[in-house]
Amino acid sequence: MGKNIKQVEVLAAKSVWPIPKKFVNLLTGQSLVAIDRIGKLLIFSLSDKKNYLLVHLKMTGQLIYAINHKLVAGGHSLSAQSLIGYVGGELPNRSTRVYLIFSDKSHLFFNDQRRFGYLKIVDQASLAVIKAKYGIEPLTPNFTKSNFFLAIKGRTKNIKALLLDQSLISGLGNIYADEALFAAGIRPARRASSLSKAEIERLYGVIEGLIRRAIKARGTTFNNYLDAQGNKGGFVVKLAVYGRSKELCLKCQGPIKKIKVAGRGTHFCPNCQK
DNA sequence: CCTTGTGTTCTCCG
DNA sequence: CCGGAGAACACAAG
Repeated sequence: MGKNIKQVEVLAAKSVWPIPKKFVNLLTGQSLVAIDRIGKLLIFSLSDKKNYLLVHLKMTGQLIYAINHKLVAGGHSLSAQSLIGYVGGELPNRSTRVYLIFSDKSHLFFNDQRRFGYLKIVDQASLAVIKAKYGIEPLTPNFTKSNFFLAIKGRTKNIKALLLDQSLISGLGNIYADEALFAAGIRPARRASSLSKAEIERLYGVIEGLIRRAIKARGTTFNNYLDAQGNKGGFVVKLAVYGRSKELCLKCQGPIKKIKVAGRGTHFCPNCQK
């Protein structure tokens, strides 16, 4: 934080907004003064006190901070997860889409194998519009039981789609939606409007603990992901249903099923989840 | 063919 | 015809 951005290299035009020439002009000479987050969106405040650098990692995005091209920090430990991991080697590499060079010669690389993620520069007004689209978020003061009920009330879509809808509840992705529904004993395809008061309370009750444990375990990862301390993500070993199709349920020993709900791979226990 | 998060587009309903 | 909800599609690449 606070280091002057001497140079900005855009290797993939479509990974940035606005167009690379403007993007580079807006960023060069500035510094990143603070980092914030809403849902799965990272928000860096810029030193001009006017603009913000938004970073969305989507599925495979990573921010890698390097000094002398020696990796000192990698990936992210927020609610999203990385399907690829940084395993060392040359930077920039074939997955590098953008990188910043700071005045002290350190580098910040944005790597993104599948190019879904992006870096975007917006002003305060645009940021406010974007922030307004996010619903209540676990671990924040707004995530109260009554707000949770309000978010579900009157919704006819299935409960899994609702959990994934960032405008209602922000921060949950496909893995944690499945895990939360398992922990609460609710079938993913159930219409939200069919949930009893007790079921909604159970669901509310499990979400914060789930997110807390995930953060504590440094996120969910599948490969050789390294965090800022060089540790691997660990939550993957504690997943109860996600990725465990045909394996045995940890509660009842029955087989975990995999179906498609809301267009996404969905894992659940037909016996434990009603 | 599958995988994901989210923006866009389409369709339905009142 | 309008607005909202929700579903479907698009995107990228391994």
